[in-house]
Amino acid sequence: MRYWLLKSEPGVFGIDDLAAAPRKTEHWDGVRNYQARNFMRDDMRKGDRAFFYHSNCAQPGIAGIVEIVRESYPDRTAFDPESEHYDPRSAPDTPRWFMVDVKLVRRLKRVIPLAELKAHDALRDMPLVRRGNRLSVMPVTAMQWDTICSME
DNA sequence: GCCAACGTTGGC
DNA sequence: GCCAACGTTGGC
Repeated sequence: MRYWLLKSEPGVFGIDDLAAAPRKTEHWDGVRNYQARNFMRDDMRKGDRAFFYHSNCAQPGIAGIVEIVRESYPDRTAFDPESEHYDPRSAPDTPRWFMVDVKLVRRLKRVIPLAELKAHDALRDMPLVRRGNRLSVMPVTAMQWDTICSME
């Protein structure tokens, strides 16, 4: 099993939204970055776990843990001209963008703030805490995972 | 709201 | 294939 971190803006889709979804499960759509897509499409497996990270908000940080419950399949929002994630270069027979389904495992007891993650020596190699990083789907090592869980 | 950092686009 | 211009991300 691998570990991941998924970023989302809580104003768009936050952990409260996932908690309120049927079976606490939702598709993770809208990824439009190739590196992030490749991680999701090629390396994510059912049963993997991921941190749910809140970005671009008042309290950026890790809010919860989710499980990958469906492996990658075409992101249908790319086919929909009405969607803000529409991409005319992606077609159903030659999909360019993919999504997975995630299920909420649990919220953390508190949102672990980005500032604390940045301050922790064991986490300095995480893309998340590196300057200018914009990757929205990234792998997390077992050691980083355990470190973060211990900060809860 | 600002702006640095980054990825993508498109002319050449 | 280069690289300047542009749009987006996301912390602060």
